[in-house]
Amino acid sequence: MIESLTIKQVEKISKALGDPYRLKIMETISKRQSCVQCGEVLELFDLAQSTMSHHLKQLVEADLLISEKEGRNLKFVINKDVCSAYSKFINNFGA
Amino acid sequence: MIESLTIKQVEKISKALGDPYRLKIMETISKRQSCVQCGEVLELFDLAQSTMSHHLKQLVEADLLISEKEGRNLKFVINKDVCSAYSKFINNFGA
DNA sequence: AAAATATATCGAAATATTTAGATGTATGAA
DNA sequence: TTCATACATCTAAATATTTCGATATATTTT
Repeated sequence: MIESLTIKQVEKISKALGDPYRLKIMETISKRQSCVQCGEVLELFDLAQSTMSHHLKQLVEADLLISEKEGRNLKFVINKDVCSAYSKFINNFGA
Repeated sequence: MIESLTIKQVEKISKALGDPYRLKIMETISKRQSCVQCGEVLELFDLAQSTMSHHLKQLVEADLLISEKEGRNLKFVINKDVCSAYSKFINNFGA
């Protein structure tokens, strides 16, 4: 449940969130409540498949998204624990 | 008190937080409770003055820090409202 | 007014990120 | 097993960021 992030992780998460496409990907997946498939996300943006793959990888490597293979598809879910831990870390700056 | 951030602002804030020096600057200022002078921050890092100035500017432009001139010095305070608003925005991804 | 101090801006090099196209890999369908 | 689909990786170009040194500006001190 509770996650404690290192400053390196916070840096990586911040970097992952510092791009308009990746923020919109997070919003999209967030709004769908459940999982979203990679291809489905791709359709919403005017980006090459390889570019989208790269963005998703960064979000996964920052632990903001959890990915799961389902046959030849990939599904994503928001990592709530990490969002919450990051959120707390940042909020602490103003505490 | 309550701030509502646009996605552009969230992007800018994330970018500002996506650098090890800037994160450490935030931590340093946060821990001092009160204001911190520019020169004081500079001493803590092995960076040129112009580089530090650039980093601080990015944090101020992202509204994470509030700066105040005092004679020939500059003081910084954490913008709590923005930290809180950003924190909430991100936490919402996992809501 | 001149010198010293604190910070900002400019210019340029080094480095990192973003992006797309081409190709590779794994899975499922025919 | 061959073909199609979904995604990943590689390469390279375009763009952005980081950094420093030099210089500029503003303020305080002498």
